[in-house]
Amino acid sequence: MNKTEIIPAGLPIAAVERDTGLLKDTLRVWERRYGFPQPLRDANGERLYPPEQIARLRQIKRLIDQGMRPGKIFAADDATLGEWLGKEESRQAAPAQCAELIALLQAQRSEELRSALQQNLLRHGLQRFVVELVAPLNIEVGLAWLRGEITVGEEHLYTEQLQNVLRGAVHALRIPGAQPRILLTTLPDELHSLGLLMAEALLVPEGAHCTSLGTQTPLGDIVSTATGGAFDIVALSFSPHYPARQAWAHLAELRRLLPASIALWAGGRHLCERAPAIEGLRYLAEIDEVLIALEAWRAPA
Amino acid sequence: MNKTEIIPAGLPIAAVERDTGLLKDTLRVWERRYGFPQPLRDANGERLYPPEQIARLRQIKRLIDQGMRPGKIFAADDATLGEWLGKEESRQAAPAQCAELIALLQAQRSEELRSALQQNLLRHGLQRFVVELVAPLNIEVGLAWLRGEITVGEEHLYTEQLQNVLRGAVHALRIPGAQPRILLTTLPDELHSLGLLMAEALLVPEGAHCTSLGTQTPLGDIVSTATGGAFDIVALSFSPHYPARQAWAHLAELRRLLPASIALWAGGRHLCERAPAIEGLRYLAEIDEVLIALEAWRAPA
DNA sequence: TCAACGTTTTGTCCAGGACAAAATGAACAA
DNA sequence: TTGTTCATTTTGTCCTGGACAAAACGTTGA
Repeated sequence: MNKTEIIPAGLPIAAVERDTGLLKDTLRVWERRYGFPQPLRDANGERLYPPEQIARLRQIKRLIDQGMRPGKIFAADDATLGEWLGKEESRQAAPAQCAELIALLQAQRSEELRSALQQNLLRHGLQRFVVELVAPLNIEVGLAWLRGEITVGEEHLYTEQLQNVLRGAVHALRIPGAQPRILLTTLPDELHSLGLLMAEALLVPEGAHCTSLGTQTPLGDIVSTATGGAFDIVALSFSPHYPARQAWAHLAELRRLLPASIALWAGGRHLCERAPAIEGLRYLAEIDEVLIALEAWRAPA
Repeated sequence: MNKTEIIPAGLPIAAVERDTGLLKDTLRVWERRYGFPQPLRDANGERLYPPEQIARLRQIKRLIDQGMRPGKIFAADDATLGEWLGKEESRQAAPAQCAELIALLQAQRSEELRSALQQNLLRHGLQRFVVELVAPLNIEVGLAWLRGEITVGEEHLYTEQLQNVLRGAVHALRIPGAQPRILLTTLPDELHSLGLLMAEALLVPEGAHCTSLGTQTPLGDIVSTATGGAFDIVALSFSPHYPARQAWAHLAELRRLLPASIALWAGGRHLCERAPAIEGLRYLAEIDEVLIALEAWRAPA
């Protein structure tokens, strides 16, 4: 007597919130204002979102995270929307490894995923591992989510395993008393710690001393730790989700509060376009630019 | 020109949702029905929850997770409520180490936390580490959250670091071809993976072969993997949050689907009280009972 | 190029109603 | 006692449609 497997016409609103990261309130107000999404209704009048609409919501979410506004997105037709999204995909070909790793992720084989990452790390060394595998893999994982090939939970599993591997490697390479002294963290409302860890993984092998404050450090704490701890550089990481304008404002404030002797770096591709130039603030679009920045910092000294 | 630091009369509803894990809808309907919480209002008529009310909400959440119902909780006075909560606290004295580790957590010193855990692991060995430090520490971390001493984010940081350490240790100890073969996982809607990892950490040193499917495995997949992979035991983990009745129902179903030759274990203290006895299903109240269960499994063979 | 200012867009909050799923308790049978 | 069935209560989540502040935009003027 098997439970009859009901093929659902769609997912309820709570599931869509989990899948897309869009709040229920937002989903409802979009429906009211823009006429999309337009979910089916179950017998009780509750929304049921068909898979196609959820897929499109993921695309819209992605564009909004890139700074585009709903008004424009909803006004655009399918072709235009595809074009906007297409840019990212064609940036560069993903390494062959990526597909295998994502397959492991889809199968929830976390242990094998970890081993595979670890192996690649040992084969190529920490820095090449980060630049040549992890950076493109991050993009591929994001795209896989966009296509609905992996869930949010699996994405989370990925960052977790990757952090394990990176932390272990960074820890083993750490040298006490190295120079320069770099303070890594993120601002409040920014939870993404992966960027920090990747930067650390590139910097520590170059003989830099890195201290990570973790995520969500208030401005005041950054300033007091940086000055009190005799740091040479403060490096902040911003995920694509972080509103660029807010980032710029906070960075200007932070630059004002820090003594001029301490350098300030800001990582995050989306910050670099149309960014206001600030004296004594260096933007890093790609992860490997931290190495260039480090070299530049060392040159005059 | 410092930004004037406004001392807030309370937190907005979205912040309370993050802090307590109670949905905005739930907070509002409780206010309507039970008259609690009764937040202040800002100039715009929006709710502002004072810290005392948030503290009480945390307590209420804790009791609900333990299976108590809102009706009873809201009817009780302060003394009764404190009594209900007190039971847990007095269960046993926490190891001295705990306080230091929680202090590291509060300071967001994730790297030091990891090192401290790693050291303790090396000093006492994996099994004692899990039973004597991790298990009580988990409880202490939960209580610290209850007291508002650590945030949800910090709690998350804790599990992350702990998982790093445990995974590394388990990985190093793994022996191919060991017996018995144990399949570890959780049911859908259950995200807590820490219990699985702790069980694995106790079982692997005993020469068991453990495979973890991660969290949220559908019943059918558990059955097919267990039978197809020639497993001897299926072990499921349930966090306190998981509704006990649902767990029992699913376990009965799973027991029905699995061949009798495969043992079934269910870990989670709250499942054990008033649990329906099911032939061929073993409940594990405390983490260290997996060792007893393993011994018992081996005895007749 | 930049600053200032009015307008539009947009996410989140609110009230109060509704209902299904879960839990309880009562009645009854083994 | 133990277990089963069924009506009743409890409880979380969803609904509609309105409102508003903060953010983004675009225009003007230096």
